[in-house]
Amino acid sequence: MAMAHGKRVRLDDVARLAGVSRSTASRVINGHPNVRPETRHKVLEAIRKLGYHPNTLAQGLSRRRTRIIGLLVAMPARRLASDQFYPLFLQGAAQAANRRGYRLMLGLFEEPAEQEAMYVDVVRGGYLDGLVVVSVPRGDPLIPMLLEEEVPFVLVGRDPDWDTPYVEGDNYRGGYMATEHLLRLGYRRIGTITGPLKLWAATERLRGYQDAHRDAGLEPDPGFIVEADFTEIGGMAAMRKLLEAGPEAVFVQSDTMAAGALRAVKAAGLKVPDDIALVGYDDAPLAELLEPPLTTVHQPIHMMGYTAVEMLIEHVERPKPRTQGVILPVKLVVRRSCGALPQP
Amino acid sequence: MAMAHGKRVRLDDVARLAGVSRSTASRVINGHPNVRPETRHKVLEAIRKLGYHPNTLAQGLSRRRTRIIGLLVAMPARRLASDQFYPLFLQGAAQAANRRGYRLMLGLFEEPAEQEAMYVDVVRGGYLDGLVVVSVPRGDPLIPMLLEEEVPFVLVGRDPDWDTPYVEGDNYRGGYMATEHLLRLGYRRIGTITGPLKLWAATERLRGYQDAHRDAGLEPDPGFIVEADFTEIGGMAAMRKLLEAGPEAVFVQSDTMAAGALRAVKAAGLKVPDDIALVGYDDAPLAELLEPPLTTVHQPIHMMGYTAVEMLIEHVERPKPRTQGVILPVKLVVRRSCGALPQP
DNA sequence: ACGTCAATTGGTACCGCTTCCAAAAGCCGT
DNA sequence: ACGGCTTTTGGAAGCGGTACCAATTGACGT
Repeated sequence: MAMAHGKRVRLDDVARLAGVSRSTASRVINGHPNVRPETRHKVLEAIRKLGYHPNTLAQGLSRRRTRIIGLLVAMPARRLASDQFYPLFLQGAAQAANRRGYRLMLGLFEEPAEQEAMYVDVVRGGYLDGLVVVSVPRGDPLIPMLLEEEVPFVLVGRDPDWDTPYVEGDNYRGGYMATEHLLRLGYRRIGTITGPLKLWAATERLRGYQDAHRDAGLEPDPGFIVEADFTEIGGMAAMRKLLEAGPEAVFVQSDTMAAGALRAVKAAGLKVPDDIALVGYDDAPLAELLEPPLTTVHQPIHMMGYTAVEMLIEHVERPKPRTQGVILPVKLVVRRSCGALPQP
Repeated sequence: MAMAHGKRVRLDDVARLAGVSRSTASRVINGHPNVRPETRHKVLEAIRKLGYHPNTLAQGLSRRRTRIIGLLVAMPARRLASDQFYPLFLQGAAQAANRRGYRLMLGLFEEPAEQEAMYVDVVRGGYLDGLVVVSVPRGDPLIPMLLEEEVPFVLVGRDPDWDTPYVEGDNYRGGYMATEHLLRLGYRRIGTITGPLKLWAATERLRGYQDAHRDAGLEPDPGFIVEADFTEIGGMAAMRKLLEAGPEAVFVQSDTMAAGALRAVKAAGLKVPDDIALVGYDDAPLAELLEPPLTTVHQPIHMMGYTAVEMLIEHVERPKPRTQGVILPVKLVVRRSCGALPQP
């Protein structure tokens, strides 16, 4: 670390060189208004000469603000690995943080114990200004804890049991649109593979699926609904199960699961979309690469990351912005897997 | 933040309640040996009662160690988005950090200016114990800066111009194996699509490709070598160009580019592997999902992340461990795109 | 009981910066 | 030139810990 060599320059050094007190030097650094231009200039000059950079830790300690926000992600390893949600989300989050001069502390956890450790160390230990929490399952004790501690935080993916700031894609609409699209194409026996139903997003997409049926005058058949876990393997297993019910089309709640489902369909010697039409969710980069390319519901993942961080920063900086929730629009991207487009 | 409410409990509170001095309380917390068991117990009890957690910033300030390490990633947006390297790498890195009680600070940058800002704020500002730097191009000024500042760091992907600790997959072997495999299958006109040649990894894989040719008594044809950028789009463009040379097989330096290449081949009305065989690199989750599934060189990405962090921590904690570099083994995963396996 | 030495414990000076408060300086009008 | 105000500046008390050093306590040998 820079700390390693003793020659670190401190604020005192700057003050001395500029011939002012430390207080004044500090004022200049923090853009305090009441400093004579001439003085300010002297200090700035000293800073430049010395190559001074404030010690963030010390600043944080006395300001009680660090400009670091935590990104808390509890996610099973296998899911994180294959899901393409992540890179995009992180990129958006990082972009927002960079723009506003914040840093991102990453907390990726597989085991709750580890998460607990970070929670304690970081939240109670006080070096985060706030937290962005990704995909907490319903009923997770984290949320009441955060509320209790009055830690500013934003959820990515709402928890309907708590009234907190959140960002999410319009899951209900997404589920509805995907299903409606299949119905319009004339399919009637439409199955669905959902994510873990303890995630609100999954239940909302499912609700959209069901309502689309009802609005078309059909009653959704529970036998066509299979719960999986947002992984490729899970999608494959779910599709195998679903095949027994003989669907004409399947709405899969993530592209990753759809990839698995697609493999299961092929393994069964069937063709997509001829024998079974498929619609995915996310519009991950992968979707376009599958054979056939996957019709899917596009989520603005990058923007979700950006927005979450942006919202959090607002919450941290303003007293009470009360921008409770943001629901970002999704859209259907039609490719070949649903059978709407001519096959080559 | 927990800081938000005034009721934060400090070390003094603990000391008072336990009826000892702050020094003693501190000793207990840091597991210092010379504390009478009885005293230790009183302090522990007080800590528990008060729900005390040390303030990380304050600790960091006086210890001059934070147990935070930075993960610096400079990567064009389009590449980050589609590349599956990331989630896996992060996961490995996070796992290592969690296990050793370190935190990860994420620095994702698209623009050098932003990177510079983080560099300054974080490295000179002194709240990182060290840095893991991912995929710096050759000649990047970052490395000499880090060396100059004596910041402990580990490179993911070596820079041959500097003698620094690094972790990487065995790129030369990977390139060699992939090419050798194609040669063994009888292909002679073998093209290759490389990553940016300012990345050492790309030049090494290329060298492997060339040496495999030479060892087979063939002279590699420069007309069969096309440089791309590790993105899908780039791979597609490169393949279009390569098609003009009429290769029988192509070794592509990343699965993501291979996906693009595959699309280009299909768009040209050709079949993989019948008309053109393909071998990728990385063994990303995506590889298995392509049609046909991609033969590829498997890199232990998760372990690269894990190892990089582990090495860095060693460097930070031990005086001079001098574990310079680690090269992790790669292996060839044969699937259908190379034509070695029976097509279904 | 007393000296000696090791094990414990307390006191206090930092770590490097912010910020409140009071002192000093500058500006005006008369 | 002087009183009254507003700016600018400096001083010093934190922020919450760590760690060095000295003081206190306890154990043990004689």
